[in-house]
Amino acid sequence: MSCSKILQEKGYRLTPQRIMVLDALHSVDQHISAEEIFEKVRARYSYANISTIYRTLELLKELGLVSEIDLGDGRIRYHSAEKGHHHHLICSKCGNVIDLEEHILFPLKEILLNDYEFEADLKHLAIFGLCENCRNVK
Amino acid sequence: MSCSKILQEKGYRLTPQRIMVLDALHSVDQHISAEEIFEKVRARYSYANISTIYRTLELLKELGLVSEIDLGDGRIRYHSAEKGHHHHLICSKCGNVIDLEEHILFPLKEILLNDYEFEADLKHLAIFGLCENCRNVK
DNA sequence: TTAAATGCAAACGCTTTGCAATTGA
DNA sequence: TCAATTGCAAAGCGTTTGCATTTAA
Repeated sequence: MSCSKILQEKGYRLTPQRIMVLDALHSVDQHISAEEIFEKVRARYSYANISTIYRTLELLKELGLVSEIDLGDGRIRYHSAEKGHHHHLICSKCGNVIDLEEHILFPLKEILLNDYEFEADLKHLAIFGLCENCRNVK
Repeated sequence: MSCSKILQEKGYRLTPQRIMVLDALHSVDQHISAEEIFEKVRARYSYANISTIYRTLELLKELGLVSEIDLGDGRIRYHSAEKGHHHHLICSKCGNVIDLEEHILFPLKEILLNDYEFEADLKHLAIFGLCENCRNVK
């Protein structure tokens, strides 16, 4: 079911601003920051306001329609839940981001559940380190 | 070798402020925020200034003497490198932090190195999710 | 019609920076 | 002595909030 439908079913209003935030989220494959969403929305509707963007993202987060990730640059990034989970290897030196398939972390998830009774929310994990290039340059 | 010695050897001045920041870092077992370090330092020297704390932490980070972790509450926390590595399971609901032994992530580190040529810096990883209590309450 | 949502402006919390004064080596 | 370091104040940045106005249902 579409995000718009879910919002309406839960009794939230489907405002143009919310639609445009959802469009922005769906228009990219990677994660996108609030500021970037704001730019995309503002290109279509110049009166757009960043606090509405944040409030919409907060709502979508509560409903589980988007997930957050911190790529270490001091701003939160967002990703439509519909697009599935994946993880990121972030090079501390060059900033390059390598996507990691979800299943890589399944064994870890198992261990945490069995040994620690901890249900890890491994939707979009960020792992920092050195990428192939930067390891060799070093 | 002690942090103080390392600072001096590298040609950095061993100021009272830097000594007090190191003391603060060594006085706790867990991670500590810049603000908390500031409070500890200020208790000893009331003219202490938070920008000096940040500048000292920046320096210690560059020298690899402290590592950072983001526990998801919007502030960076610091930990003396001397105290070794460990990881954290953070409950998204109650905020409880469970320490995780370092070796749990060795297999993952291996895979990332072999399959992705990525040298993961798994010093202090933060994994979010639900702790035992909160899973059951839900 | 009316509670929910928005726009605006201001505040917030953590962190960084410019600059003059101080100080460790 | 003198470059490195500090203190101070102010700014920077991403994010949140209070409140009057607008609007989807």
